[in-house]
Amino acid sequence: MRGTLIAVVEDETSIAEVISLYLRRAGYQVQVYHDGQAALNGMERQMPALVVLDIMLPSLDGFALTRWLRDRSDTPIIMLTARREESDRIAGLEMGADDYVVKPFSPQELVSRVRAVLRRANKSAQDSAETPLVFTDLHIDPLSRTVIVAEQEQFLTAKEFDMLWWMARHPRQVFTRDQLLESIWGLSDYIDPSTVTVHIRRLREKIEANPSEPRHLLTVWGVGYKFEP
Amino acid sequence: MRGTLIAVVEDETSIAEVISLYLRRAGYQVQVYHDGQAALNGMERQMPALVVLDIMLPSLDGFALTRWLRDRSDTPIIMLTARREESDRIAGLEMGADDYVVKPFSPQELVSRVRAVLRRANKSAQDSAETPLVFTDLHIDPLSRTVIVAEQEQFLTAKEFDMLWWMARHPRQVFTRDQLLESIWGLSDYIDPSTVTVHIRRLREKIEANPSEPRHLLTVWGVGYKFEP
DNA sequence: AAAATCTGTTACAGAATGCTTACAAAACCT
DNA sequence: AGGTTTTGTAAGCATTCTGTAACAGATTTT
Repeated sequence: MRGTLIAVVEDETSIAEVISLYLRRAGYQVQVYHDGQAALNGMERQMPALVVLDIMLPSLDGFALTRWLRDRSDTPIIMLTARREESDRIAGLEMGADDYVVKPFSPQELVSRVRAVLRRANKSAQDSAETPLVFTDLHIDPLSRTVIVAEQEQFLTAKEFDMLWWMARHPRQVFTRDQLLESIWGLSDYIDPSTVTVHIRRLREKIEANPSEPRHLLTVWGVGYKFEP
Repeated sequence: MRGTLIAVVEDETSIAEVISLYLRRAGYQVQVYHDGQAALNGMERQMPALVVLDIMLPSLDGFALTRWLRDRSDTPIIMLTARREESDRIAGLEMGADDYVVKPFSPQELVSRVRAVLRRANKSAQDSAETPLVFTDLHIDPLSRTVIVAEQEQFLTAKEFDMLWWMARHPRQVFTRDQLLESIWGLSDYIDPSTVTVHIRRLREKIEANPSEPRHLLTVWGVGYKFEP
């Protein structure tokens, strides 16, 4: 994957620079953040394909950031830790990371871990292409193309299902109508964006308890729609 | 497999929670036990499809539990251990674990191991199935290539049988016409997808009580067909 | 407060898709 | 080779879906 975006969250400037240099040389795009809050703001706008994260951070520590990330995506995380601790407590906290690297480390090793984790993530993303998505009151099964809302099967049309599947697989991400047309319809010929509006309405009718106060398919005024798990 | 039950036996609450979270997100049902004795009692009542098992446990350790499990079923086991010792791994595998994960590990990785082990287990269970498929009003016997609908034998042609067999072996999964052509006809030369339509119709004529309101061979509009048991 | 956007709702017609039937080609069996 | 069954194709009909337009209701801006 050329030009894949990687976020590096590290307060020590010298370390951040070295990491950044090596990753760029390996063909990645790199975005460096020097504290947790900045990282959060930046990633809100653009989610990277992978995060390299120092546990010890000013303003918002690595664990908090991990939880925040895990809440909204499966973006892989590689943690940097100062010292190796065998205790189960640390083990538990480190969980949620996809790999971890102990300082001091060789930048070359970090690069190969990044490669490995991205490769693995890609594979499991493919796996999940046929794995059902499960939310508290909503099951979406791509193989049987069935949707279950509150224990009750709902029959969606082809476009409705494709749309829900796409949005549910990218939770919390806002899509403009044009983006949805492009990713779900493909860009063969021009289709009026208002078509999306109507489809959203039809979907709400089927999967929302109260379609006029949707809990999953939310309107983002002036922009488009997003799926909230 | 939708809603497959997985038991997690792990005394460390934080770890158990993370594992549980990830497995649920992957679409599994999860039952957590915090010690070996509780696990034993619980599984006595309901046997899970797979067990994630920490070796170090209070009240009844992982090895004992493994032995207990192996005594009464082939339920796959994935072992967790804090130690990186090779000897544990070998002991565990010999004991009857199907896979082995060392802490600290990425929960994402555990999920894909679970998938892999279940896939393997399913396959070997299915392979042994040159045995007939039996549904309430429908028997399909691959050896004699006979089909019995409501106590009455129906004579299918070769293609009809192959098609029914394939679809019945993948219940609820939606296939496009092209997928069916590829998996049943093979892709030697081009065959018109509408051929599938006609075969479906002929099959319905033979196995459905009311062919125009099929209960088994269902149309998925805009996509293809699926077999509903 | 009015104007200007943007979104929600509804109805409808054309497009897309599937069903049914009939027929011809291919394969199969004596 | 002749007859029989199976299999693939084609065409018209029936059904379902989908895009659009028009209007009503919200929300923001002026």
